[in-house]
Amino acid sequence: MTALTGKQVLRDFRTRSVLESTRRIIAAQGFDAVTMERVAAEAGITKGCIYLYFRNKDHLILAALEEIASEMIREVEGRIDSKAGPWGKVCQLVISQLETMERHKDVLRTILLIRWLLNDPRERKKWRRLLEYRQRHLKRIKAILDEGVRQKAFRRMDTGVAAFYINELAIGTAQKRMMGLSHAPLERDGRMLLRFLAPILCGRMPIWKSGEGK
Amino acid sequence: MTALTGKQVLRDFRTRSVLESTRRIIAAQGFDAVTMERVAAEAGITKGCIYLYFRNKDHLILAALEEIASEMIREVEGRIDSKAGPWGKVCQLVISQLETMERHKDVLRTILLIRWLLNDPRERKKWRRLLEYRQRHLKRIKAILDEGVRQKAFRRMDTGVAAFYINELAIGTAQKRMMGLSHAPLERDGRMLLRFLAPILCGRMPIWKSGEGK
Amino acid sequence: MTALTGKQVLRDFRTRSVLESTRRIIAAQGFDAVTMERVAAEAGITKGCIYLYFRNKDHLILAALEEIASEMIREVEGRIDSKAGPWGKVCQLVISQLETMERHKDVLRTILLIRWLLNDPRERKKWRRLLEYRQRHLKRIKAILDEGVRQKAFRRMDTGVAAFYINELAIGTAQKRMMGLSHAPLERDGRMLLRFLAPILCGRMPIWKSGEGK
Amino acid sequence: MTALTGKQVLRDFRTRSVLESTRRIIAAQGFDAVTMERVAAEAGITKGCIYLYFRNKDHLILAALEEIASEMIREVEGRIDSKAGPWGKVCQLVISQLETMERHKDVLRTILLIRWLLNDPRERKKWRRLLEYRQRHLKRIKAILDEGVRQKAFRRMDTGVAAFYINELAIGTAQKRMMGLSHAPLERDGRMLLRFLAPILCGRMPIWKSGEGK
DNA sequence: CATGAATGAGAATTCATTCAT
DNA sequence: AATGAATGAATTCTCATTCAT
Repeated sequence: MTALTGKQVLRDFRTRSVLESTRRIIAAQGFDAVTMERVAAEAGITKGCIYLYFRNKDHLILAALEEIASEMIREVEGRIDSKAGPWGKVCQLVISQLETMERHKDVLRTILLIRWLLNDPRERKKWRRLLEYRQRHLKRIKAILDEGVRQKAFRRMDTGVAAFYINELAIGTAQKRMMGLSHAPLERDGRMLLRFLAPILCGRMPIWKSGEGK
Repeated sequence: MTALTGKQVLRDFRTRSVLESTRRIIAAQGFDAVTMERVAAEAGITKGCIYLYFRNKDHLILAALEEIASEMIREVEGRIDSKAGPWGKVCQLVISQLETMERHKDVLRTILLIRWLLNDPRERKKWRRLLEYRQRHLKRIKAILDEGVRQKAFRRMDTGVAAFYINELAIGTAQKRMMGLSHAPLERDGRMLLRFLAPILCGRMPIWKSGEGK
Repeated sequence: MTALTGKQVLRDFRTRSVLESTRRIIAAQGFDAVTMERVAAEAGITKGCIYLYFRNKDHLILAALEEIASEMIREVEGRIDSKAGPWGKVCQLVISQLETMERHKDVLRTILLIRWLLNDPRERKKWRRLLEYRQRHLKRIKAILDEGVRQKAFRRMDTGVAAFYINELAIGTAQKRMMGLSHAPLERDGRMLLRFLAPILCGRMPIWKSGEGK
Repeated sequence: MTALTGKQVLRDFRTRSVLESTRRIIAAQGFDAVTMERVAAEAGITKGCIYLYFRNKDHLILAALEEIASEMIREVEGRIDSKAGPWGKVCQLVISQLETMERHKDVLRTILLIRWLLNDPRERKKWRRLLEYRQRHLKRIKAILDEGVRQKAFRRMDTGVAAFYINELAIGTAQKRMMGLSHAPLERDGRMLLRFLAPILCGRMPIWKSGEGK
């Protein structure tokens, strides 16, 4: 392991603290509230200083979004019990994705923003890298589905497409909640979503074991 | 029928042309590109003139969004054959929704933006009216599902929730295409979505009649 | 007497109604609220039409101010009983001036504005004509004072200067009231002013007859 | 005494120079000529920079007005010889007030503007603080009058009201001069005003000592 | 005569970015 | 490395004035 020089430590510290400030602002007041001024203030430094660590605002935002995205993936992955069966894994994944988005507003906001940004063809290149996180997440879902199909726990299907749909439904549900359009407890929304998915994946109602979809 | 005076005609023409300019900008470059200056230029008039037809930017945006939303609903509804069976209606609805969003970028962008706007609690009241279009659309889907359940074409289910999921999946699919993540023809994406939905709604693969989901 | 043609009648009617609207706005909300739009709306016509009767906004304002000023003078003069003694006339004049300014906010506002306008040397020429009303008013006061001096009711003094001071004090008093800095009834403020003036003019406390300074 | 850092010095310098620019514009062309653009140009900086020192235009104006008002009070107070008698103090006060207003056009303009602003009930709260300067000035005059009454140099009177009148007359006189309606030297106008006041305050012509009202 | 649509010249304010210290 | 003063371009909105109809 390489010892970090003082410079690197500082660099790291500043970078982190600026990114955290950015995320805090996004979570609290949305993207429009992110100004260099505010980020700096929140990080306890000055505007000019940010530019020592980020080329410009776009780069800062990109970095923040990447951090948020990767964190979400890490968090969701970490909640999947590798010893569970395929359906159990699907349940854990959906639930933990919902919970993560519920807990960290900036995560959901970011997912939506990323989509938004990618819809503008002129800007697409700039933000393309963010897609990788999405792809990684979709692959993870697909892997679970593939495993289920292999084990005959799930019916045969185009698992890539199904993974996409599952992700969409999870995000849609979280969004509905954020818009204040669902007053049910998160757990209930999660269970309804899983019940909706079950016949598609399993071809029948799965046997619910404790801890699966609560 | 009342003959319109020249004044009313002009008023109408301007209002329309400003709204169209707005929509064109939204479709081409997204919402952040909408400035009064640009809208005016696009409409071939001057900034000040816009204010003769819209109180301020918020009103302009709101009017544009409402127009887009109502247009989508009208267009989708118009494509549903009232004589078709429930599953046929679902197919028509999903397909025509996909097509509409594909054809009018501003429609999809608007749907996303509306969600975006509604995510900011401080602004929610301002844009709340836009939700009504969404609600109306969801009700329409629900009505079809209810009819299907009554006719035993569909299995019993929470039709309100199912309507929500169907809508989410349609939007998600359109969005994937807009992001350039699907290179399949629209028709194919539509069919895959319907095939995904079929087991849930019908409990089995439906018999596909010609013209239903192509 | 010349019969007025229809045109002249219309011209007169429009001019009056526009001026009245202007005054109403001044009285209600002050000068900053005077926009051509508002004046037109208040007069029941359109912006463009105003320009048929007034070259531009300055001319409109000037005309309105003149009307207001002349009206005040007429009103104040009308209240002076030509058979009263000099001190009685001073009392009537001061009181009726206070009352007029109290009743018509636009009058006082106008007096202040006129002063304001005349303080800007570049604009002075434009508004100079308004001074004539002031001068006429001062002359009237001076005439009363001169009469009093001739009749030995008042001590000898520079009546021109005294007239100026009396006018200043009346305006200052009205202004204090408008600023909400005096909660006494108007009559009381008037009497105090007169009591302040008495020793200067009369060299002693005058004998107050009924109806003089109330 | 604390040494100021370079930053504080600059901050102070800019604040001053912006305020001075504002005052210069007020003095030269009146309040309507005060635009952020013009102030900035006058101060040799850019619009945006002003906002580093003043939250917005209202704050800038308020600060300028306060500065002007307090400066006038300071200047007038400083000219009163505490060893002079009551009448002498009145003379000094009136004369130095006239001189100050004569020298600094913006002072007189400000006094008038303050009145103007306070006449609009909707804006009154915003500018109320400015009244305190006026009140302080009136109190000063009243104190002198009270002292004179106590010493039997002045006759008994409502000194609060008298203070108000004296102030009004001083302002009125200064204004007359600013409007170009008096061609006499300032000193002469001052003396006439004092002669007008004398019988009221003293009940007789005071003995003029050298240096009192010249 | 009268309209009222349209203009265009500002006005206030915000903010990403730069740069001398 | 860090500052934070300064910039300047952009943006929303207002209003007196003009002019074709």
